[in-house]
Amino acid sequence: MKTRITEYRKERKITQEELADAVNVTRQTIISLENGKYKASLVLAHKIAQFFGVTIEEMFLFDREDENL
Amino acid sequence: MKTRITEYRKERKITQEELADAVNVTRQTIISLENGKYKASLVLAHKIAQFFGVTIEEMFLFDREDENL
DNA sequence: ATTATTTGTCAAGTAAACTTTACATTTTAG
DNA sequence: CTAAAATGTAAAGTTTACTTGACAAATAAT
Repeated sequence: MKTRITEYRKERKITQEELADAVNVTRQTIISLENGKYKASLVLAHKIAQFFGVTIEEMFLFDREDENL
Repeated sequence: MKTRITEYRKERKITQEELADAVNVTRQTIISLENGKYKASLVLAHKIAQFFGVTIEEMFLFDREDENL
């Protein structure tokens, strides 16, 4: 699964810290999501998508590897 | 957060076990999701939505309480 | 009414999301 | 060039999604 978080974030010139604050998680969480260390929870995914005004499916790109959990 | 899993599942006359098999989790997981014991992961949410041919946002209804994680 | 199917509960365990703190590296600005 | 801001790394801890197994209750079918 890939995400467009970094892409959308830079487009809007928002720092990781600002995004973290906006969706109420730590900066570490954003870093880890952007660097593929782990996957967002459903609610966090929703909050990030909402923040950028897109759908979850538009922000998070699922692929064949996502057959597993 | 509410889900329409039960609703869509009954509409299609699919058992919890069949859905569980289809999205590759245990029956317990489906029961717990339907009964609000916990929230699906992003990938599971995607697989369930895909299975029913709808978007995540259509299957999982976020509300104000989802400000927290 | 009795059996089979479906749904639910309980509890203990594993895995992964998220936090916290502290520090190191990279990028941007003056 | 140098300082500040932004990004990254590491590690230990908490919480929660998900599993497994065994058994109980409700619904449907014969």
